[in-house]
Amino acid sequence: MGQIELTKNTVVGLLKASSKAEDLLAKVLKPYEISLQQFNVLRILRGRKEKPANLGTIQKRMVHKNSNTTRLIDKLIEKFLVERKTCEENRRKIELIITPKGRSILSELDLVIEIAETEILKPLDLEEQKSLRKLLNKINLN
Amino acid sequence: MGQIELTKNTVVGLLKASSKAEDLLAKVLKPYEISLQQFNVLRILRGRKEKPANLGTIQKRMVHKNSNTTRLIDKLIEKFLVERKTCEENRRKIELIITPKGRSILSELDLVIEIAETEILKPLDLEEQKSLRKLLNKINLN
DNA sequence: TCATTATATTTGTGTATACAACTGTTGTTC
DNA sequence: GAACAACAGTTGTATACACAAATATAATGA
Repeated sequence: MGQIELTKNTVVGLLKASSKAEDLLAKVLKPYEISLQQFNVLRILRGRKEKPANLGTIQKRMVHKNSNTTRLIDKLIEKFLVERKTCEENRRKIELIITPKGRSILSELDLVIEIAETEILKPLDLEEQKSLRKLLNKINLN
Repeated sequence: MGQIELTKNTVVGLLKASSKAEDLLAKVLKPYEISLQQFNVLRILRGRKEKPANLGTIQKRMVHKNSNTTRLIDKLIEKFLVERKTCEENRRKIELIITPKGRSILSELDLVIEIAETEILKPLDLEEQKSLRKLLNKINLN
């Protein structure tokens, strides 16, 4: 197989594996009525401990850069999982913080997500997972 | 780092790499007003030479299983890139075939897609690409 | 200081996706 | 061969996403 075909197959393989993973993750989150994107935002907010995050910070860390973060967070606020207030030092910014209810639900979700993630990578042994992570990181840092 | 964190990081890395790839691919297709999904359907149809494909066949090969294939193909028909007729042997089925115009546009797209795919995998050398493809295939076959 | 530019977020609008319900056709069973 | 189930696509509808334009605030500079 030529270089071009290798590249094509690898990229298609990447898209397929990711699509499969997203489908499974979305499926296990469904009963909680939380989307994968919403889950990721909650995880980002929890990762900041008590320190609030603004929109830009979250967008930078999000998997899908192009989603509409304002409205995504509106949904989390409606469910009382996140709080928003304007930043007093710089009134253009907002401060987002995960609520106790958000933390509580997130800790439930951690379990089902962990199971799903393990399921996705089940065909790979430990060394293969390390190798895959290394290769993906190279792509992502670029 | 523990096993759980490795798994988590690997899956997140997978989603991020794929999202990045999709963003770039969509960007190069944008000027042609063809979405990544539409492009993939065209590629699938071309791969079948003169033999028509039905909807189910296409859905099985599509990257994103959950998209609405009927309406996706409606868009391609509106642009005269694909033709649809009902299958006479089994009138529940349809037969889809790529038009000469579809082939022509697709051969233009091949070039820009190839450049984008190469760009995505640029951080990896040949051996790393092979290794990545192998690991992704394991996940996809599962 | 007042106009200009840059930054941070929100909103408008068209398109795409997800999921379930529906239509039409074929296969099966009694 | 009529009733019922299975299959293949389509359509309705609510939600999500993409992209550009708009709003609001802060920083810069003549």
